[in-house]
Amino acid sequence: MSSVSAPRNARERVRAQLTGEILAVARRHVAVGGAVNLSLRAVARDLGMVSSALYRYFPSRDDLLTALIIDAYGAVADVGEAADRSCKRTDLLGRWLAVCKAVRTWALANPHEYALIYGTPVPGYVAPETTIEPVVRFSAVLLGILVDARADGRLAESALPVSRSVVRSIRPLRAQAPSDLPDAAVVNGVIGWTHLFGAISSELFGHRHNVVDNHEVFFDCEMRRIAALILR
Amino acid sequence: MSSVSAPRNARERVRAQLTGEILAVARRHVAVGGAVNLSLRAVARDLGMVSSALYRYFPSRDDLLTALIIDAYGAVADVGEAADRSCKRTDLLGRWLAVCKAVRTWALANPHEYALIYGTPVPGYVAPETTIEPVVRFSAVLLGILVDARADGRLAESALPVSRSVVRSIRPLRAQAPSDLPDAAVVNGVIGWTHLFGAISSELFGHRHNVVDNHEVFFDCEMRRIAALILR
DNA sequence: GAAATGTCAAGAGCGGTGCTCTCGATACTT
DNA sequence: AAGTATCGAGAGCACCGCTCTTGACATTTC
Repeated sequence: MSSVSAPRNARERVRAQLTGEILAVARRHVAVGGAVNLSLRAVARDLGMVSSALYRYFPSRDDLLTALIIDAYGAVADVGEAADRSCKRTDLLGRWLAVCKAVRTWALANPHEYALIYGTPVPGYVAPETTIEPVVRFSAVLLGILVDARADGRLAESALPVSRSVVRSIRPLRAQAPSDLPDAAVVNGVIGWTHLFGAISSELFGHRHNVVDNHEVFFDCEMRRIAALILR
Repeated sequence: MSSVSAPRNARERVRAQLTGEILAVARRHVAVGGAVNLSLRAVARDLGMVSSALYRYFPSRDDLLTALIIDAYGAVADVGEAADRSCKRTDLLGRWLAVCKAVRTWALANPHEYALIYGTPVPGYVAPETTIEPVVRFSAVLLGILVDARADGRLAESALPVSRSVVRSIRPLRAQAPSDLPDAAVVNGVIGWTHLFGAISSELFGHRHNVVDNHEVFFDCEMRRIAALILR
């Protein structure tokens, strides 16, 4: 992990730089042709080196992809946090909509990187622990809105009570959420989070063809309706 | 298109049968290793023939995949229709939940085929017109619930009005839906449809790891809450 | 300062892929 | 029976991920 911290000598410095260049080229390739078309040999060609040399920096193609996946999760967390911060703390609906819009905008600008994390997972692939950090960073943004809503008494009181079995089913998230957040809010949070990425995937993967023709307008509408389920 | 109708001679009959066998083996391969690992050569090996012979039946790997994609859409439509029919017509919530549950059950049993249609689309790939038929068949199931709800006065009256721009944005679907179905119902229908596949994808693609541990219970809960947005 | 060590890019090569073309055998049509 | 269409098989192309070896170079150690 010393490659992350300051490189001590010339060798480590040039190694860190070349690693960065490989990642940059790989990211460009994924952006153009998607993860399926990411070829180590093509990346090597772009860098004017031979494919076998790449294995000094990434043990396998999957490891290179993993680095890009972590990047993508980080980018989502970044745009989410930025959008959240750009709003007045008390404007809960505004914060929610800003975060949704920011993620969608990022996804439209980087469709293949979005697909990298929210599309079909590679069959044998297991996400490394390293992805957890940016994922919880984004979920913290959504939880933050819920917590502030709770503090301001702005949580929607739901018509449907949350059964004990449902409460049990969200125990993993419950453990990470502030304990004074009502169960119903946590449930609604997962629903909102699900719908956010469901809507973006639906649009990006072409399932709204012949259904919606102004995606932005409809997206805003649906995220508002989901928000009404969560906030008041 | 004559291969679909009754084969006239021995040659066409054996061709139709071999085509079916290729599809069956390919389906098995996709079920095991996903679309990424579908190899024409491996399919040919399983059938005891040489890879080039397969090209007599499918012009390319993509065409073979397309056949599987159409199959998968058809399977979703089938289970959806069956679930819908198994309920009393007036039990609108029951019908909605049954359809949702049926699709999820099918997706869990056939994860790779689900991913084939709701996961990352192949970069250069464009879905052929042939997929439209099973897709509209499934959407007809959901629209049917909405239409019956309308007839029984059971559509939810939403707090949020549907703006003119939103009405315009759903024009493509509007054209296919019964004209007496209110705009808000059509909008809510798309939201429900989005959430259904968003929730299944979320679970199947591993995004509910460390979030939900009893997926079935939570799924039922969230689809009920979405239903409350649509029906009353 | 010289020797030992570590790191590097490059090359050859393995088994795999999708796909094309040619060739002979076979089945169907006329 | 002759002609035609279709078939499976085989060779071969360009690509892929990945491994192993080799020789050059930088760094560290003596």
